[in-house]
Amino acid sequence: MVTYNATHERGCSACLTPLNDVFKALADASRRHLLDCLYERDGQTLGDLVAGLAMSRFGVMKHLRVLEEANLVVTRRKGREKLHYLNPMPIQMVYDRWVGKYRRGWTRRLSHIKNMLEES
Amino acid sequence: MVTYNATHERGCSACLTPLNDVFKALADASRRHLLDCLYERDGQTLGDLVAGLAMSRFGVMKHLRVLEEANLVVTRRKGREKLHYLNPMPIQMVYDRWVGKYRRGWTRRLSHIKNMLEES
DNA sequence: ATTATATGTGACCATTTGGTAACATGTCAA
DNA sequence: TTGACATGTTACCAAATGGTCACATATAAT
Repeated sequence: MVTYNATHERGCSACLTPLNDVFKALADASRRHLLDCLYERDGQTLGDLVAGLAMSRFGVMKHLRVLEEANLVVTRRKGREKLHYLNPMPIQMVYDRWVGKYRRGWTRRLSHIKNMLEES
Repeated sequence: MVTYNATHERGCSACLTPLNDVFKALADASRRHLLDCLYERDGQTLGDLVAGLAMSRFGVMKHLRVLEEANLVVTRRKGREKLHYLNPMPIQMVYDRWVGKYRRGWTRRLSHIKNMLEES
């Protein structure tokens, strides 16, 4: 059942990825770790990434595919190797369309909660 | 299999929620919509929230439980009602420990990708 | 040409997720 | 105290997720 149409959370005009896909991609710790690896050193191959992750090669491949589909990773073939690069734009989108909004009301909402708790 | 120990992404000292739980909670569009509802009007009851969401009452309850466990929502009993309040702290944590890091390198990384693409 | 190495695919499995329906409990109000 | 209403629980189901293994294909190097 479609409980809520996420399309009003539009995709970023530049990266064209639905916000929902980005959130889902970021929901897994292994995938976040892969992004961290690329943050440390961009342009790693599949093999490079497998070496640091205690997971089967194919497991890593599937995670990388999810990241690619969310546009968080872009790739470039170089001979028989495939180089992976971090694309920070979807993360910027997550901030613009979501995190930032909640950060703005931050202190006001915190005191709101504080008052509410004291009241009870 | 534990492919990657997410504990080094420590929970926020103030809200005590593991970052991973927060990401997972945010990964579902219905849950983000619930947070949006509370952002619009804080302190809604379960019934209030069900009314605006085209999902069964119990479906909403389960989503709220996930949000509570991630500390994104805090509650307060008032007689037979349960009031739900948005807690922005875990979102702040997501920013501090994750999104902010990637935002900082933003422009540099973008040009990196641009160069990389032109090169091929 | 052959071999080694890197990425890609198909089939499969266990667990989690997102949802429903039916029933149980708790509390306010007449 | 009884009825109405709000939240909570138990049991169940389908589909998606996260992972494995074995095999296939493509490229580089000797």
